Amino acid sequence: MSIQYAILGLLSEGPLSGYDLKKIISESETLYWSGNNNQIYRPLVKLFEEGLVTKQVERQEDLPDRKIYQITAAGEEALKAWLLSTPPAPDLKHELLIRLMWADHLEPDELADLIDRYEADIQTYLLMHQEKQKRDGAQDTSRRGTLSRLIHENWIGFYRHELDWIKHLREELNSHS
Amino acid sequence: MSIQYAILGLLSEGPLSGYDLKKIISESETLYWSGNNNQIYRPLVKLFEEGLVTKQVERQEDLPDRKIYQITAAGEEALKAWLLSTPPAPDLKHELLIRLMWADHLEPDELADLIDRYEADIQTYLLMHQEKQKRDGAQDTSRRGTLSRLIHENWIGFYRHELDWIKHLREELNSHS
DNA sequence: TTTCTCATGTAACGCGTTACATGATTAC
DNA sequence: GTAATCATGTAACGCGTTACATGAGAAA
Repeated sequence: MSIQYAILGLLSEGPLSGYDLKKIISESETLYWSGNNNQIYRPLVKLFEEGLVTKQVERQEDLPDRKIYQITAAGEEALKAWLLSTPPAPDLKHELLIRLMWADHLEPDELADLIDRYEADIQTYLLMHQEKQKRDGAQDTSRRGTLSRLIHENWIGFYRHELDWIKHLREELNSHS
Repeated sequence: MSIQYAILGLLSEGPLSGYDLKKIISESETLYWSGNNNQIYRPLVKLFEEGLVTKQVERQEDLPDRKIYQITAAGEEALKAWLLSTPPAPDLKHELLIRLMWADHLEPDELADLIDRYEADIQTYLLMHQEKQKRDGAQDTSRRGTLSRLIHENWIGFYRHELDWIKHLREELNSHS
C-alpha cells in the first residue's frame, strides 16, 4: 500500500498542508512511514493531478506560502473504495527470527546478549505505545475513540506477545545447554 | 535489511546455485522476500565482487550451466558480524489498523464484513504455519531444531494474538452499537 | 497440449530512504 | 550561537516488485 490513501484519510478529516501531513505521519506509529518530504510532496502532486484533492495557496508574510489541500468528492470515493477492499495480511519483517536461523554460528553467551539487547528495545516500544495510549484519551467513549483504543491495544498486545515469547525462548535455550 | 545476509546465511550451510537460493527463499515464510530472479542474481554478483562468495560453473548437457556459489572466509566474517548486530525491532505493516483509523466512513455492516474477510485470511495463514511446523520435524531435539521450533512458535503466536484481538474488536464494536 | 521444473538473466517501475537546498523566526 | 519550527521542494540511491526473455525435458 502506498502512502496516498493515508494522505486521503487524513484529508477526509479536514484540509491540511503538506507540512501538516508530514508531521502527523511521522509522529504516528500506526502510519508507519518516515514522513519525509519526498514521500509527502510527490504523492500530493499526483493526487492533485488525479483530481482527488484540490490545492489552495495561502500567502504568508516572511514565511513560504502554505498550500492547503482539500479532498474532493472523487477523493472521498477513492478513499471509501480502498477502505472497503480486503486488507492484506499483516506484513511482519522480523529480523531477529532471521538471525536465529543461523544462531548456531554464535556462542551461547553471544546469543544471550543479542536477545537481551533485543528485549530491551521491545520493552521501550511497549512503553512508548502505552504512553501514547494514555495521552490519546483512553476514556473517549465514542466509536472513534473506541477504534483508536483498539488500534493501540493491537500494538500493545503485539509487543507483550513478543516479550512473552522472548521469555520462553530463553527458557528453552537454557534448558538445552 | 537487504536479502544479501539471508543469502550468506543459506550459503553458510553449503554451496548452492542461484536457482536453489531462489526456491528456498520463496518457500520460506520467515525469509519474507518474494525470491524473484532479480532479487537473487543481482545480489549474488555483488557478493561475488565483494569477495564474500566464490563461483564455480558446472556444465550440464541440454540444460543451462549451473553456477554454484560458495561462501568465503570473508563472507563468514560478514555473516557473523551481522548476526552479532542488534536486530531492529520488528517492522509490522498492518493495513487493517490503518483502515480502522477512518472506519467511521463505513457502515457497521460494511466494517463487520471487512473484519470477517480479514479474519478468514489470518486463519489461513495460521494453518499454513501450523502445517509447516508439523512438517519441519517438531521432534528434532538438537539446538538447531529447537531454534527452528521457536521461530515457528513466534509466527503462530502472532497469528493467534491477531485472532484473539479480532474477537475482542468485534465485541467492543457490537457493545457500542 | 499445456503446464511444471530446471536454469539463467534483463528491463522497467514503484515506493521508500537519506541527504541536500533555501530562508526567516523563535527559543534555549 | 545553536537548534528547532515553519514551509517548500529536489537529487540520488536502495531495494523490492512484476513482467519479459530463452529454451530444453518431463509430467499431467
